[in-house]
Amino acid sequence: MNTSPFLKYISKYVNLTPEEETLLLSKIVLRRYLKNQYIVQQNDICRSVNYILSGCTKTFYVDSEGQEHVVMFSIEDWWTSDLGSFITQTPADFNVQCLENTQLVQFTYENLEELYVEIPKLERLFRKIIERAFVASQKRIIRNFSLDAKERYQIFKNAYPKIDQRVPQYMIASYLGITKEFLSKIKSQLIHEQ
Amino acid sequence: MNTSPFLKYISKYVNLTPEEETLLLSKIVLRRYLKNQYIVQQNDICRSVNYILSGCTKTFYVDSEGQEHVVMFSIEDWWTSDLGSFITQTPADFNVQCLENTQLVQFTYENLEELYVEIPKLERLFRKIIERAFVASQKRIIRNFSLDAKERYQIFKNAYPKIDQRVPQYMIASYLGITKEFLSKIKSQLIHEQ
DNA sequence: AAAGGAAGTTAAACTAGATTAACTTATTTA
DNA sequence: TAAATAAGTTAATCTAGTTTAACTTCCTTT
Repeated sequence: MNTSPFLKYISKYVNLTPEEETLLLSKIVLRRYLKNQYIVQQNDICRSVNYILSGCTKTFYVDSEGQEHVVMFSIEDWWTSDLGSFITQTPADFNVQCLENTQLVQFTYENLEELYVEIPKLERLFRKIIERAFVASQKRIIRNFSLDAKERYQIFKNAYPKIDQRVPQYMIASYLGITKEFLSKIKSQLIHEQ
Repeated sequence: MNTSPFLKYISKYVNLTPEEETLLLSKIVLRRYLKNQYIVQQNDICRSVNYILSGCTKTFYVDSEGQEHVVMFSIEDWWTSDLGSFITQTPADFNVQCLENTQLVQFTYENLEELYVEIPKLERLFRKIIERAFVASQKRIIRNFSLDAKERYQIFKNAYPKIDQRVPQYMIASYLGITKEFLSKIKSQLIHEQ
């Protein structure tokens, strides 16, 4: 597996010396998962944060009625985990499942804690990554309240055209907080509108 | 204004030396705002992140129809800002307004950037704070999709009884993503249920 | 203490989106 | 390549929550 996209990604946030890069690479695990395999399971303790080299995952929650709710999709050049479970090392609220065969760079809890001490710059890296994720999450909350389902779908489609094409429609409906039937209706409206 | 609750808060995440503490205090601004004053205004660039010593704020978004949507409330011992605007120094999506007279510890963008270099431990502090905020935000998205309005209100009331008591009901309705009329109905149902 | 506005309540009419169910179209797998 | 199963569509019926509007209660401010 080729780690260069990962190192390139890191270099957008912090500049590592060659020694730091070597140390970093010595503490990651490269791992392949098959389509449908779980990276994290609800109620297990999440042991890793994962950078995606290739593939696609969904993070979802199964509620008390057994209904699935998609929290997010992740593709190449982004991260996936149950961060709440990872940082507190307590049972996960979410499942993370591969929607395609997926190659990951994994940081285990212990290795990442060590890396933060050995390469303090990584604190900055992850601070910045999570800042952006938090901002995106806040904006999503607002969109969910201030826009109707059709507008939300159009924004999703424009923001993540790759995901819209790769992921089954019923999962996108779940991500948008609507039923698959209603997303189907929206799509046919959008076609007939023009 | 008394900064000791602030230093106590910091010490829950990182241990600062007396010199570091002095440096930190030299780079913050203590500031008072009156009820109804704005700390951040939509479309302005957000210049500070703010720790609340006393008081209460709401963060809200005004949509294209002029409707207000409350993103969050903040009280003592928590933070307020438009983080998206702050980290990118671009126009704010949100307003932050005081609901009571409020005392703040302010970090300006320039001072915080300097502090990150001078006291790298602060990278860790803010990484951890934002990790928790991100996790809470993700959980809120899921609650908004998987629970009905009554359940969401009950969770809010239990999680933030202080805010429920201090903040006008129509703002809480907006935070929950419902109308003030419907929250009023929910409250009367809850009273008559027992 | 009165007046005027802000906040909260109630109820009837309405609507975005859910539910149910029957159907069609893809995609697996045997 | 057929059968089975998963994914997507359509339409009728239903409901959680909105809208509108009239009313009440609570704060301010004078």
